[in-house]
Amino acid sequence: MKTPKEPTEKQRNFFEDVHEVVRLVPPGRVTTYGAIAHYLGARHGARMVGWAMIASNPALGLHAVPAHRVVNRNGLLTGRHHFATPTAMQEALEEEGVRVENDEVQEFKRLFWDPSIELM
DNA sequence: TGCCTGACGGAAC
DNA sequence: AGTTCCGCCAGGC
Repeated sequence: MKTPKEPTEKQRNFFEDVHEVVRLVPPGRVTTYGAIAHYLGARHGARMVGWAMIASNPALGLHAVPAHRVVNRNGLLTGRHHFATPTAMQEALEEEGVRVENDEVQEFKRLFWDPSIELM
């Protein structure tokens, strides 16, 4: 039995850390996978942050995680296909006043919320 | 068992 | 300044 379907404790902690940070992102603001990774110590790639996000999605009980506020470093909605509908992410953002055009957050630089700065 | 891919990012060219 | 390559680590086939 070496195939743990359940995440290891270490991974679970990682998930929770990521989710916790995402929950702290204020409405109308956005952050990035890399920023979160950096805030948590950058020990793992930003890719792992995205991976952690997937782990939050399905549970759905965890909907408290505003995943739509996390985009990639270019302000692109790279994770939109993981939402219920391809447009759900953009709609959620626009509902908070974030303008999105062509899958790209407008004024991304101004709306960017960096946990390692805001949360210190 | 091994190769490819991926909610990424930064360095190299 | 735009494009390509490589590293990160886990999962799928």
